[in-house]
Amino acid sequence: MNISDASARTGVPAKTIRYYEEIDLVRPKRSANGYRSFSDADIHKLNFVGRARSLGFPIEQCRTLLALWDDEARSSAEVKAIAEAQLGEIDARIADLREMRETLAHLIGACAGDQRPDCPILESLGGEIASG
Amino acid sequence: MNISDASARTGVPAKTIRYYEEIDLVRPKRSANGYRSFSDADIHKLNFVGRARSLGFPIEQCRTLLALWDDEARSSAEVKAIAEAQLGEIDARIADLREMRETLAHLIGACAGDQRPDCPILESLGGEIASG
DNA sequence: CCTTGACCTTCCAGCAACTGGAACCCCCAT
DNA sequence: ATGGGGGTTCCAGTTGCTGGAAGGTCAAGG
Repeated sequence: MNISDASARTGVPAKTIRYYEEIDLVRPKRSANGYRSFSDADIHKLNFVGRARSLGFPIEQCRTLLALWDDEARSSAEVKAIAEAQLGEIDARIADLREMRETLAHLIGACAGDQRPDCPILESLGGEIASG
Repeated sequence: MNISDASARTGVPAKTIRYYEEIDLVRPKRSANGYRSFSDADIHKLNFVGRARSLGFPIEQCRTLLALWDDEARSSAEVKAIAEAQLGEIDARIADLREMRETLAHLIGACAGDQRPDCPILESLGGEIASG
């Protein structure tokens, strides 16, 4: 299977597949003409990585998860620990964003949004540190 | 005021201030010895950008907001529109993360996390597309 | 006067994870 | 042979910094 078929089957863009090969996430064979040739196992790996990425796992954790997937002697505890760490990352990012969101929503609510220049948003961004 | 004082006063790292100068966000004067010399207005700008960044505004929007801040003839509607766009971005990112979080939490809940290899997390990542 | 150390300067590299584009090869149909 | 739709490589750019090397500047101490 050539790269565009692999891409179609996995939803992973061809450019991204080449990148994954470059960083040794996948190792498709080559045909006589130099084209990449994807086996079912390669497709499976690409699907795996695509899904893991969509859950926000960084590449290095995808690599680790792939290795565990291949490892018949793994313990599910190892996998779970990685997933829990990732969940923690996501929760932290959500918390950050929520704080931003709240501040921003507050400022937006205070801004008239009309033709006048007075703007609590700019005042808050440019203001001195609250000094009574 | 030299760069380390400017950094201390604004909380923006010196490296970051140099970067901001490189991309023309700030334009501190230079002393005779070549050192950057920060005026109160420069400090103010750095504070502004620091706060805008902490609300997640990308650099280009910080630039626009700074220009509006300087523009006495601005309308608060312009500022509000930018802030609302940013709020939309944040909401979209939160929505993405929440979806990830939910899927991941579900998988984690289904995983025994013991010494056995059976793992719903890996099964979900590596599995075929649900086929009955 | 010389040294030490804390500043400051510039420039170059690298991070994450791709993405776009140029320049070129391959293969099949007409 | 020619046209089009594959494929290949390599280089550059994205966002927003961050680290580090090599070297200039300055104030204090001996």
